[in-house]
Amino acid sequence: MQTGAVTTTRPWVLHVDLDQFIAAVEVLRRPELAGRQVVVGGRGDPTERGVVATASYEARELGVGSGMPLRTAARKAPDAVFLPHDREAYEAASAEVMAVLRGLRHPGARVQVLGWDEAFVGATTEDPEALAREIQGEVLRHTDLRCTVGIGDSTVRAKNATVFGKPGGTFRLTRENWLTVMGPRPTRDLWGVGPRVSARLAAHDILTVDQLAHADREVLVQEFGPRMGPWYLQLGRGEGASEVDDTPWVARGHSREQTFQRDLEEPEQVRAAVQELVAAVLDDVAAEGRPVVRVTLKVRYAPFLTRSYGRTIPATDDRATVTAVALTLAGRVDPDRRVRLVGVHLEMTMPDGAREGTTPTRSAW
DNA sequence: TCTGGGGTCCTAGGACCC
DNA sequence: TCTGGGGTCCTAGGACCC
Repeated sequence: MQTGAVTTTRPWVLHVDLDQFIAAVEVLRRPELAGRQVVVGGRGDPTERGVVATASYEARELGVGSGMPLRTAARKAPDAVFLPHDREAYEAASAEVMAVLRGLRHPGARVQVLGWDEAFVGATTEDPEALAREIQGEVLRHTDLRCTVGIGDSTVRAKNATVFGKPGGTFRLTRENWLTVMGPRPTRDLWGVGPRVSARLAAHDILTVDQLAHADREVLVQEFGPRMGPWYLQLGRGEGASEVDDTPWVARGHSREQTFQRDLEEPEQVRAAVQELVAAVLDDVAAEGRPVVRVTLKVRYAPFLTRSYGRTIPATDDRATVTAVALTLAGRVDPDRRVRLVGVHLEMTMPDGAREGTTPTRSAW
């Protein structure tokens, strides 16, 4: 047995999370925006339908948050600078950050990308905080972007640790301090528990992380099913993969959605929108070189009723076939309702050896 | 003035087959 | 005069994440 005086080398999971990523990228290319209220979202016009993707800390102080309608944000922060969402710019900045992480000289370091602005880094070390600070330094030096690093003995704990390190710091959550730190908190604070699930848990008198960690497995299985029930129990305990999975990610599908500034009233307009969207998604699919096996059409009728219409088809990479299926599905759109949003999703065949997603959180991206 | 756009996975129920 | 049981596929919907 080793005692506390002896340092031990063991595997750690680090969750690297860029601070206000999108707003930070915008400020980098427009330095005059530093320190100002910046809101990024939609086409950058706060009078249009659209929502906030990211707000700078200055704008957040006025109550602006992501997911909020742009018009609401404009009311709360009338002096804010509104910028359009620029996907390509964020993808480029993200690629630079991920390249820095992959270039870490730490032996055995592995990188699992979770999204534009976050990744798990797995490494064996006796001092994870030192490694975290090294990561922060390297990312800042190469990209001028700051990040927070959550440290854990599982992916779940590392991810949940990050919030306590914001902004720019580090925090460690392990089996030893998990229930001390997270136990008293509401289940909603867990990564993977949203408003619906926390409400269903509350109906069983499970309000806190501690109560979830000690909940009856059978009750959870009854409520959430054979997979999700045990998964929520694990979440409550902070358990999850202890290894970072760096298998290259393969997309399951691609989609495009469009919200109309004015609701569509004519079926012909819907057909035209579907045709345009399916062409765009087919371009993404063609870039992957894998055939389509399922076509799904999503429709939001005004005001907020969403319907989906889908069809599984024999694997094909023929654009005309896929387009025809999408237009057939468009024929099921209710002609008596106004249409606010149309989306087309194409699912592709999966190659052998692709990473298997086993939980919502692990496969988040 | 109400809620973007891009993803993933799970569940329930019906159809169908043996 | 009777409809069991298991398995798979398909579809729609729900939930969550960034």
